[in-house]
Amino acid sequence: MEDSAHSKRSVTVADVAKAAKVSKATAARVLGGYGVVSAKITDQVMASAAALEYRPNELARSMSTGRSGIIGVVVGDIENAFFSLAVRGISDAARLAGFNVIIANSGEQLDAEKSAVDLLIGKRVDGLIVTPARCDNIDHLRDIRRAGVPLVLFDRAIPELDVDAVTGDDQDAAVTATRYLIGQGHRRLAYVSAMDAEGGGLTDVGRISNSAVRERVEGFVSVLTEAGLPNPLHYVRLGATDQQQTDGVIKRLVSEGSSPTALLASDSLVGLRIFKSLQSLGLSIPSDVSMICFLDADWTSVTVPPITIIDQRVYEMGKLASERLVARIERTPLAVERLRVSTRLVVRGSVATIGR
Amino acid sequence: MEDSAHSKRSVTVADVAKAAKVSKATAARVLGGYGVVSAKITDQVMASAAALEYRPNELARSMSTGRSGIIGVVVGDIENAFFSLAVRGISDAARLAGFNVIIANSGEQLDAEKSAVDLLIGKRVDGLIVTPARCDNIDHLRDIRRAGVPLVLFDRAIPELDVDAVTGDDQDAAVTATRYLIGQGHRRLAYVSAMDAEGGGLTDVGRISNSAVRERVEGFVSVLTEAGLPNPLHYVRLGATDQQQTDGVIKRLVSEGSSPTALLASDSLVGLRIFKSLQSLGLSIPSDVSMICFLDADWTSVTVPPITIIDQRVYEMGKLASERLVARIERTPLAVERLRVSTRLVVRGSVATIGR
DNA sequence: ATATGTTGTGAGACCGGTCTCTTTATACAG
DNA sequence: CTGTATAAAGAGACCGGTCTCACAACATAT
Repeated sequence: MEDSAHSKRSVTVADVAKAAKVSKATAARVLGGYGVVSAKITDQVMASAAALEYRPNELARSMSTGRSGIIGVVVGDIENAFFSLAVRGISDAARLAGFNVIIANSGEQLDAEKSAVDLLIGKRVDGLIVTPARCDNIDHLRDIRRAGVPLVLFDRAIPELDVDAVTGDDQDAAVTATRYLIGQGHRRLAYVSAMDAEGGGLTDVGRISNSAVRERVEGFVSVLTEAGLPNPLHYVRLGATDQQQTDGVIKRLVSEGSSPTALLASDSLVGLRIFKSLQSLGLSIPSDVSMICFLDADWTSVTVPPITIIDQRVYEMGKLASERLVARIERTPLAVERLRVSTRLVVRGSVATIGR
Repeated sequence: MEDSAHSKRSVTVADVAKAAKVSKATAARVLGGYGVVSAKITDQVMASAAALEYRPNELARSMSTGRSGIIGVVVGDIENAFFSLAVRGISDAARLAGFNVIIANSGEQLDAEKSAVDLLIGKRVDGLIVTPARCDNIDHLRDIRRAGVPLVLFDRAIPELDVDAVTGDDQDAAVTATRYLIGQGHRRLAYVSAMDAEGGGLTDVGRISNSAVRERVEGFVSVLTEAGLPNPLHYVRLGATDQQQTDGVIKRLVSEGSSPTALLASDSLVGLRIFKSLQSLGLSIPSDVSMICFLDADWTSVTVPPITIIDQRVYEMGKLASERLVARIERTPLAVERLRVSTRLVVRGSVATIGR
């Protein structure tokens, strides 16, 4: 079974050149597809290259050209359907433009995000798409720009940072969903998110460090306020980070005196956990509690009842981010733009009509 | 807003060396963390590096060391929960060993897989994890070994190829599930997969080009045969590639004279489609049709009834593949091994007991 | 016939690191 | 006080491409 494997030195242009009896420069022209070479010599070189099984070393190529053809993507969690769909959109658009994609996971941890960014810049990616875990610690993002690497923020914008961003229309989505719930007669609504809770209750919306969540909460709160409903902030609950935490959050909510009749889940993972919590508490949807969930995750369409969701069109968001980044890589003097992908409410069966 | 951005040339060891008034070699020793340098000089260099915001160029580093610190992963479809979970396992283990991961999507297309492999080898990855779309066209996989790049196959093994592989224990899983169904009194069972159907009916199990699917079908068929049930191959249905195709497959199955009382779904995507098909046909689970689904996807636990599944422990599979690859990268003379991750049946509520 | 232009090829610098080899400085033994 | 071992720093080749520049051969213009 002695394959001719071993870790033999790989074939270089110089090897091909020698075999084809031409100079390294000429072989490089043929193999790199640049400059001018006669047809005869081209054939000669190609033949030798094929015979030797030449494979260009992209590393070396990148080093001299200064372009790697790679886009770096830093996401919160690939396992989350939101991100895997986004990554798909990003990759598809990137490939179409001739770029490849390196994905790094931050786990929504700031330090992991920082080191991922460092690493990707070290690899000399041509550009970066980052989902910033927090909006209040952005030195490393400033560094990216300082290093001259094009950057597009994804899902979350940072006003202080003058940089392209592609986000959902989060505030509008929350407003639409909340108005819908109120329109269905609900008066006590709660918003539940997986954001880390900084010591229990939320006192100041402005302190939410994730802009997407903040905007949604702002939208939620504004509608409640506009409808004259009391104490909206009280009904914003963070910290639904895993099933156990979520169980706690939901149990606390429903055991309160004026327990909410409808829940708004900040993402599909939280939504799933809430669904399970309600199930284990023996509460049925929508007769006991109504719910709306962000993201059209696959599970939302097969539950009983199917879940009313906010379709974020994540694939489009990813595609857009990629296209924007490529544009900035290829013709750099470009005005900073903040793109918002509009969302829509998909009414299914998880919201009850109350009162009438 | 004039950031000091521009696309300025990046800071190199030579720049740092000049600033610290030492030789390039010395600065490189400090910055690269190798060789011996006095404490005083080290401080000097570090200070200059910090002042100039030096970032090592990993490309250059890889070129001289011959190691990139990157593992390439070619998967069928990142959007598929199976792969996103696997990628998570792979990344986690890789990071632990000091490697990073580039992910490429093949979309289960052979030519996309080939070009992804080419690209990754070109980038001089230290090793590759590939989920081969087909087991009958493997020249490009041979090329990988020829190029001296360590390779681990994932999810699907290729007997002809003498190379490490990490797979689930597919045959055993199928046997277990099928026996369970028979034990529950089912006599007419069908296996449904998303594999491309090559012209309708399946005539020869050996011709299935995906080893994981083939093994499952083999397990399925062997149990039916052993139980003395007639014409097992008739009940293997391929081509459930999207919702519409699946609707067709299911409709055909249930409208047959001896329609199956239980379905085995080859993966969670197919399972979801089958679930929806049955729903739209007005058939209820498990009273009209029972089903078992491969992979513990999130949707399977929130349906009514919850779906009985085969837990493939995909995260472990990914982790194992990564660890195996790293081992092979770091100490190359290693016997070829084929690792199987055992599965287990998780009984929920989607299988009815018949007869008695 | 010489000047000018065009086309194809070769020589070698360069990208930014690593790493070997050589040189210089310092310590300790004889 | 000289000799040798040892530690620290410098010089420069090298990885495998790209790309500028020089040059040769031949065609066309004057």
